[in-house]
Amino acid sequence: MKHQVNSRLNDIVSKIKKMGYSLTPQRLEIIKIVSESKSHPSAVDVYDKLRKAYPMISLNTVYKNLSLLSSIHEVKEIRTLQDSVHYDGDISLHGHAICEKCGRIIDVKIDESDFKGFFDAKIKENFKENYYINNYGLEFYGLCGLCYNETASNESISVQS
Amino acid sequence: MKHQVNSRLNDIVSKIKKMGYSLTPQRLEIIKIVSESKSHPSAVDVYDKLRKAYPMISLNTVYKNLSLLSSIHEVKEIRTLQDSVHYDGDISLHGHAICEKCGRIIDVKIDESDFKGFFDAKIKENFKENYYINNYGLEFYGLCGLCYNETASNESISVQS
DNA sequence: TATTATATGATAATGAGTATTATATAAAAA
DNA sequence: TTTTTATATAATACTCATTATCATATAATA
Repeated sequence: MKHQVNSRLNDIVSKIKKMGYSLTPQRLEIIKIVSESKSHPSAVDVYDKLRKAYPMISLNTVYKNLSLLSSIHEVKEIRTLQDSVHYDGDISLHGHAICEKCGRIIDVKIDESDFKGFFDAKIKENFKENYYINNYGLEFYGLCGLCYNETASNESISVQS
Repeated sequence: MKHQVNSRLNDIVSKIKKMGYSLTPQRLEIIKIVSESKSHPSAVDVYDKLRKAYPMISLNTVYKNLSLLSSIHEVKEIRTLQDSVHYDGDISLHGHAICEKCGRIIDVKIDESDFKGFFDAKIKENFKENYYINNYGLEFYGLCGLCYNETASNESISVQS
C-alpha cells in the first residue's frame, strides 16, 4: 500500500521532470496531497491542507498546479452538479457516485474486462470517423445512504429517472 | 418527427402544471427551445434565441427556468471541461462526446439492452447499501474529427489516457 | 373581476477560476 | 560553488457564470 503510493508519486515526479517542468517544494507537496487523497478534494481543499506546511501558499499556485497535473493526465477533474471542480489523483479506471445533497463523491469500481466489452463497443459504434478520446467520465448522481435516509424521513420523494 | 417533438413538449407542460408551477409565455418558449434543440445549448445560448421573441427577457429568468426543468428531470445538465453548464432537452439514455478544443458536444448512442447489462451490474456491485440513483452521466473527452486534424497537422501529439 | 401566489426583470452580489507581474527559486551551465 | 536563465510562486486585480434580492407584473383560481 505504502509502496503503491510511493511508486505513484515517483511516476508523477519523473513525468514532471521528463517534460521539463521544475519540481518545487510546493508542487511536490500538491502532488503528494492529490495522489494520496481518497476524498476527491477541490482546489480549496488542497489549499487548506497545504497551508499547514506552507502558510504563505497562494491559491493561484494550487490552481496552476492542479491544471498542470490535469493537462498531463496525472489527475482527473470531476465536475459535480455543485459549484467547484474536484480532483482525483487516482487515474485508474473507475466511475463516481456523486451525492446531490452532501456532495460526497464515492468511487465506483469498474473492472477492465467489462469496460473493454462495453466502452470500446460504444467508441467503435459512435466514432467511425477519427475522433481522439483521451478521457472518459462515468457518474451516477443521486443520494448517498445517509442523505437518502434523512430525506425519506422528512418528505416523500417520488423522483425516478 | 414533428409529432415526437410536440408530445415531448406536452409532457413537460403537463408536468409543470401538475406540479403547481404556472406556465408563462417565457417559460413555454424556454421549454420549446431546449426540447427542440439538438445542440446542447448553454444558458446564454438559450437567452440569445429567446431575445428574438422576448427582447426584454432576463438572463436570470433563463437560469431559473433551466434550473426548474433540471430539478424536475426534464432537462439534463452537462458539465463540460469548459466554463459554463450546457443543457440537454433529450433525457433519453445516451452519452456525450465532448471536444476539449472547440467545445462541441456530440450524442453517443447507447442501446437500452447494453445499458441494462452494464450499468445495472455496476449499480448492484457498488451500491449494496441503499443509494438512490436518479441520474447518470457518460462522457468521452477528446478531440472531434475537425480539431484532431487541425492539431495533428500543426504539432505532433502523443497523449494517451 | 378580484385575489393571491408565483414569475419576471433589473440590479447587485457572490465566488470559482484566470490574468498579470514583480520577486524568488529550481535547473543547468560555467 | 557561483552564475545564469527560465520557470514558479505570491500578491493582487480581474473576469464572468451563476445566484440573490426585491419591486413589479402576471398566471391561476375563486
